[in-house]
Amino acid sequence: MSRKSPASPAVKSSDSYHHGDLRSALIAAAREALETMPPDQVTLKSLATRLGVSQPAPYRHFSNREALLAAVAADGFTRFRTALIASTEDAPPGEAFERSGLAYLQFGRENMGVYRLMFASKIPVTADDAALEQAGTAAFNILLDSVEPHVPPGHAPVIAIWIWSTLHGLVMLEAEGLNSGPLHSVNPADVIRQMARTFGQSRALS
Amino acid sequence: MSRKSPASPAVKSSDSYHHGDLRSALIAAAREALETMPPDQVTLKSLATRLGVSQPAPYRHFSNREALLAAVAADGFTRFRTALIASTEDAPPGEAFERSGLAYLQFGRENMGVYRLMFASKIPVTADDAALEQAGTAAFNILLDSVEPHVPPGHAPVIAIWIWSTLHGLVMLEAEGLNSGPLHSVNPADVIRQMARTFGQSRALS
DNA sequence: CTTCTATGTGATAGCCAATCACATCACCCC
DNA sequence: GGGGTGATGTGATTGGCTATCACATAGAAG
Repeated sequence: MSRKSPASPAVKSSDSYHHGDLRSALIAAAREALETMPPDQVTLKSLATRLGVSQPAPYRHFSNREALLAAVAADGFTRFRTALIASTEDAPPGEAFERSGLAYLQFGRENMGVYRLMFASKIPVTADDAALEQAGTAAFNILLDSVEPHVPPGHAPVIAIWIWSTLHGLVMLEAEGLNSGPLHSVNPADVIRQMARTFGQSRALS
Repeated sequence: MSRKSPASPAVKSSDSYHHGDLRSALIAAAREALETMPPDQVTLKSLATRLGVSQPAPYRHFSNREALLAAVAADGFTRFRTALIASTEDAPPGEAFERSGLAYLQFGRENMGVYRLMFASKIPVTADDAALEQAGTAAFNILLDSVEPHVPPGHAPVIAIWIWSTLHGLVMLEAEGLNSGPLHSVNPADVIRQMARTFGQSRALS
């Protein structure tokens, strides 16, 4: 058991002295780890050990711990955007809004560790991952475009931020376990459906 | 300068070998530090040094770092609840909702470090700070009571969660600097006012 | 075959959390 | 008001993690 057997659970692609693709493996392992343990326990050392390499190895691919997490977040934004786009792909126009909202919620539920990293951890956006912020903006624009036709002219930005805040708040509150408190009887998806219904009635938006 | 002079900026209440009230001083110092630096830089060591005591001293009052942060969060919930109550104290009934919403936003802005700690850090609620969760629930109930009269029977929980999510989302998104992105042209307070207007028209809530 | 470069390793320094035995003081009781 | 007793603070130490060395290895290029 002390040897890395072929049955090892780690994401190791080969047994050679040089790990096949350590960079991708680190991102994948970090993403996985973030879903199952508190973020401060996702250490470079533990990831390295888990992948069967030595502690300094990750530093060949990321200048520090934060850089790895930024890469995980950037990857998350890409997958997030993809999920949102896919959710409205073959939807009837009237349902696109609700579907993208539910897709948002689902992504948050299934990727909480990464989601928190993306939005709630204040990663300093360094030069080369301006792509990160760009991806976030792009994801937002999908929602914005889907509401613009339904609201009075000029109201779109405020309503869009309202929606964005609602979705973000729902995901975060659910993730932080407040559903064990006052939320416990409410299904977040019902909130999204209520919101879709409300914004479906244009006169609701004075 | 190597001696702790009377002009020391720290929150030290006396020069005696025993610090007057280290427990409170630690909470206050931590709260202050959380507003000006990333949470992982708020170390017990740095707080101890700042207060002019040695590293192990804090452990006389908190079993570990997490316990101190939990105390800061609990204190935050108390102040939060107070702020929300005060905001509606002498408000015309029709404006209570909007005022408490704006008070929520203001508290978030002025106490971001602590706010994040309260809601976005998954502090394990240990036995003796069930008070923490209770305080959170109490704060929520204030908002819930303020909407119940305005919505159709049975809709209150979903609407309340919607509102709570909106406020939480607004505070978090603003804090994470997304206002440099798509939010930049929108004042979060306008979102709250829009929300108040929308919920003021009961028929908006099918 | 030799060299060049990317990638991984062992050793090490520094920071922080946490625990130990020990020191110091505040309070209380006689 | 002197001596005990418990709460609070200290110095020394251990262990884990980040990060940086110089060095080793192997795959590719000449």
